[in-house]
Amino acid sequence: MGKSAGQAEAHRQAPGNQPKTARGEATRKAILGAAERVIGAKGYNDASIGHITSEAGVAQGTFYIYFKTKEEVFSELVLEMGRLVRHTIAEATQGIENRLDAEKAGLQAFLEFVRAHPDLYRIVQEALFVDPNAYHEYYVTFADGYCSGLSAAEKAGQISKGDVETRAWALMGIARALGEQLIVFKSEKSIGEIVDTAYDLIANGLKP
Amino acid sequence: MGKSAGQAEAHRQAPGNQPKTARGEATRKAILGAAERVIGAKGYNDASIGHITSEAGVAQGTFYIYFKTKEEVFSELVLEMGRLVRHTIAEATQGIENRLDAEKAGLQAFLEFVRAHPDLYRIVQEALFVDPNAYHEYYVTFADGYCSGLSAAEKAGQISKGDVETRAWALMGIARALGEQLIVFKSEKSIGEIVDTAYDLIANGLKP
DNA sequence: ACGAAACATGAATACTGATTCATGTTTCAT
DNA sequence: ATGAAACATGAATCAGTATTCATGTTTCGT
Repeated sequence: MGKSAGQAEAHRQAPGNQPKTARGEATRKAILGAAERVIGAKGYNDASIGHITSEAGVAQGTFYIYFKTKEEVFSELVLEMGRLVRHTIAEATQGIENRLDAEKAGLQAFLEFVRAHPDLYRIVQEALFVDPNAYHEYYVTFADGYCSGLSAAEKAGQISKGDVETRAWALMGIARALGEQLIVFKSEKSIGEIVDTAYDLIANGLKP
Repeated sequence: MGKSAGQAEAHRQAPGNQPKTARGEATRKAILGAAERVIGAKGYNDASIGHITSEAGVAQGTFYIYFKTKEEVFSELVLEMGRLVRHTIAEATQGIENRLDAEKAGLQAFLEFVRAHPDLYRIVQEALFVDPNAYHEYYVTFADGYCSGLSAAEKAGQISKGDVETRAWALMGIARALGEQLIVFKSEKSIGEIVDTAYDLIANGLKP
């Protein structure tokens, strides 16, 4: 059966419509990119379909050729952010044996990513209210990976013992808060300084 | 001049209207409480004035006697959350000399608070999109207090040296993420367990 | 007891913006 | 070349809902 029959392949969503030609592909991408910029800047509710399509340079109706609803583009953006972040961090920590070193490199890569994609960051946050499922999946997927990594490191004796799940959430919280300080609160600090301080905290704690 | 002239007292907002009788006071409180529940449950945009007033048991127009706009109730809820959280934590850490002990007690108090007020927690998160100023003020006020505390502890030699601002954001991030795990992701863990694990991380870090 | 201020009502207003649709235009396999 | 499928258009539809307002009712100081 190979690729299976008909238009089927989807276990997850029912996409509005996948484009079938190069032109369609390009238009869909244009709309997605416009949605990222407009929703990131104005927020989900103030970003109208009209804004998005005019930013994309297409007519309003064109939107509905590729997306069933406004929520659907949004969900797709959240998924994209998830894939990109995981990919970025995986790449940055590739081949690093020591977990603590990986922790540092991963944090640095994450902060660089959010600085480069502030719109995507806000979109993920807003997903808690617009598409709770997508938000859930984003963080749970992330947390699962984190837990595995910590478990392995704990077994290898690279880090001390402790409940990995709580630790994973705490460490994700650090990364998220520092990213937010950077882009929402427009901190002037360099990423290098931030990472050094945070790494020291993560590795050694506050004890004198 | 004492209380100053006329209806003035406000340096900050221009409140829709302060009630002048006990009846008014009660009605305003009813609306505020209803807004907390309804907005917390449905989110800002899906929570209509009609929902809020019917939950409060008053007519729709009554809302506008006490609040100028829908945004105004929302902002007030964010302020309330800020005051309550700071008060709760201040109380819980009252008289604790050692900063690390205070850190632990504060985290525990915070988690208990968010478990008791999940609606308020969501409202603060949503403020990033509905009332960015309120969101900003909430976190900046918090961070400032945190920085002062850490600086004093550092000077007293209770904790190691390190950039207090980055540390403050990192620690706030831990608390926030663990609170979120608790109420958004409905973790089954007990607050005690969570606090123990997190405290160990904060005090000693991950190093074996 | 009484009148003015405060409080309460809920129907009417006014506007926004997501989604649909009837009608073209472009692409591409044959 | 040609017709069917894919793509594009933008005006019209349609529903929801924040806010206003004209009209009562209650409270409270005197």
